[in-house]
Amino acid sequence: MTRSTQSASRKILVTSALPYANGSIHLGHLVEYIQTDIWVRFQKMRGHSCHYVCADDTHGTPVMLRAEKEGITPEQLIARVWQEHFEDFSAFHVNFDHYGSTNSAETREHANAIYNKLRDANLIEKRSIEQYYDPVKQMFLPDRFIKGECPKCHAKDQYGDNCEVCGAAYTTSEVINPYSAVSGAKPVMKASDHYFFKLSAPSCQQFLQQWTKSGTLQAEAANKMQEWLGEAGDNKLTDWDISRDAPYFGFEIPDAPGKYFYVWLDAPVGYMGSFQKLCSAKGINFDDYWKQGSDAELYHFIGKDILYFHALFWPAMLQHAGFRTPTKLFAHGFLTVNGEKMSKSRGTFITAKSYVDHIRNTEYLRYYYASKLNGTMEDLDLSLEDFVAKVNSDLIGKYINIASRCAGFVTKRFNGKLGRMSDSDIAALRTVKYGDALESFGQAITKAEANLYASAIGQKLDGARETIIASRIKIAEFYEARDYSKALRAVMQLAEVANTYVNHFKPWELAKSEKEEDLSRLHEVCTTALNMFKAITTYLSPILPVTASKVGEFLNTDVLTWNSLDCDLLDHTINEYQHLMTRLDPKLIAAMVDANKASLQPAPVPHSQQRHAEAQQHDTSKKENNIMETNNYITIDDFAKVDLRVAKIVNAEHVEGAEKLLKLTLDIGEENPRTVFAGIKSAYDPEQLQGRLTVMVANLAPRKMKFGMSEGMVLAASGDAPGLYILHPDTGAQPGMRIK
RNA sequence: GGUGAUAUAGCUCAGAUGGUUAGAGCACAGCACUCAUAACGCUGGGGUCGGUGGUUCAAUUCCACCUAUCACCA
Repeated sequence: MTRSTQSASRKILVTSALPYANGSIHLGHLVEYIQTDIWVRFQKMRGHSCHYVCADDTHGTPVMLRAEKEGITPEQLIARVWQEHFEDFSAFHVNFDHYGSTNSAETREHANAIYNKLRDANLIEKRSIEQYYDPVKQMFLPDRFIKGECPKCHAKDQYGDNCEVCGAAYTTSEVINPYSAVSGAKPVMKASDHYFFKLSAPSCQQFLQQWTKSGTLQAEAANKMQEWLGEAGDNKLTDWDISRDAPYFGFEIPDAPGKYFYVWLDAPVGYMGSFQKLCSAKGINFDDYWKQGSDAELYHFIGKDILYFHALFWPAMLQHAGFRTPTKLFAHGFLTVNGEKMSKSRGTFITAKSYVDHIRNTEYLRYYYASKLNGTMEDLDLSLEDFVAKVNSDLIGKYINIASRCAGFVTKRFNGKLGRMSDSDIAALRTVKYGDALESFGQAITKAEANLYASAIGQKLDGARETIIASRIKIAEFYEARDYSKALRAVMQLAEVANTYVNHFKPWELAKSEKEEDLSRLHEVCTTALNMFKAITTYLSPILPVTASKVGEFLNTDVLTWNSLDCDLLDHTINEYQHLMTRLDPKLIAAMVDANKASLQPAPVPHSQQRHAEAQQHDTSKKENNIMETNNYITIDDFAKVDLRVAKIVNAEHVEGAEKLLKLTLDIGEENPRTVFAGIKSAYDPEQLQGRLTVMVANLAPRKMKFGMSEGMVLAASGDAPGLYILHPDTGAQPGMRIK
């Protein structure tokens, strides 16, 4: 019995994390969806029952405020974003069985049901908490929507939970002179009842201690959890605040009018809601997959940034609401581009749409990501130069070329019909199809066969070569373990074997011969090579679904499943070859990067995969400052107090030990240049700053900082979108000029 | 500040429970080939395995410290 068929069909439910309905899909997101899609396609191809669901994550303050800003309803906003997301995913061939929305009746029902179960189990507690309230906007303000002066270093305009200048963490109540990032108003403390999920309850702690160590998490993730959970009995977990006060876009809590589920409560429930929709459409039994003790497998693909929610809150909710918990969580790392965070200034913050507009072929990216993915939480780097090289040499040069160099002969000389294979050809083909590991399930390529092939191509299959040659089993295991990079390494070895085979028998020479036996040999060689090509295509099909389907048309067969590796195309008519894939022109990459370059200056984007509300709040919390709504007018005299000067950055350097600061030396026409520490390290490399002009506040009281005296401040803009931008005067401005 | 991960050829990455000349693909050079949208084959150059100390008969592999990058500290 082969490994590939021994286990009866598995029942598998797979999810990818829900993208937040407040932003476009970009290359960072796509790592996860492509990773998941490849895995799902692999499972389906193996004959398992596998459902892949996802949805837009639609609730929360950021969506609410953004809709308001655009003058539309949240429902209108999320409908529009849903369409965009769906189109982006389709373009990258991410093939969801259902793509839904958390703002659905199904999700609401499940969220309510889970909440009710938790409440009945005494795991919900109502508690009054004091929180900042924006009297102008009439809403409670999440930490991130509070800004003010850092209690440690007294930097102005810091977020309510930590300081970007000194890195200190604190609570909003410690912030000096807080103001609302929404309206600019001074917030007031106000009490309100909140609902908590009692994670601190012994049953939760015990359950999570055990669950996180039970093999559901990657080793690295389990260690991380250990950090958060502490040792058994440590009780490090605190209760989780799951409610938010109106106004809030979300689901109202059933027995608590005016209170809404915090977006992170219903986001993972969206997995269930989306699946429920699929069940209704396809007649699948929902409970088969979600009831406690279900024999179905449940996998969540997520980014490492949202492990906390998926490894603690989510399983605890499920467990105590009487559902099954996930079989495994598959966390992946972040995407970097050219070794750095994606950056608008460098043009490496690339949206899915922009990629499609410029490059068109999305399988290139699928292939590249696959070649780098390995099933761990390590970050993945998209090196644009490497991307071009890999696509062109691996895919076109090595793989596509096999078909391209043989197809012509079949069409021209044999009327488009494949023939038979000799014994040594069969051995060679089997080497490509199965590799040496066939031995382990009894269909071994025998030594004799291997040697036949080896001598046929005039090479010895030494140990190294044998171990290099991949097998169906190994490739399947690599796919199963999400170690696509190893799978591809193996597959590309097969492509090399195929090319070596062709090269050895030189069909182009056979074609010139008048001899009948040479012609017949030509037929055999092309037949064999194209069957090798078919096998390799089969291995690649989870990664390259479109190409695989084109190959199917070319070879005039729709049999490209895992088990179809066993059947060869003999005496079989194929279609005329049309080029399956073209080389990737580096100019397209350059154009794409150019088009994505923000017109203004640097600003790496905070991490790409942050697709959920919590993280999104960080990005969007700066919000519009509706200054006009408040009465914060100043007079011209007030403004005149601020001495703004054009400053030339004569030097910029990293500050040892500081995470966010750069040390700037600024020339404003004075005898001695000023030293200013600026919290802009996240957005700028020191080298890029040197020699540039910017704007500084020259009469700001000097402040002693941990790293030295700061004699002013530079001005930088930040807004809705992530990023930080220092100011830059128009050409002609000279250092020292006053701005008024 | 604390914790963790990563640091191997020009590029992207493997790998070694410490032990003879550290690997692959790409890129590069030479040779060869011409079926293939110049693709394929062979050969070769190229690394003090981030730095400094330590343990050891022996370290790139273990330990300590340092540096850089990234993440987490809810």
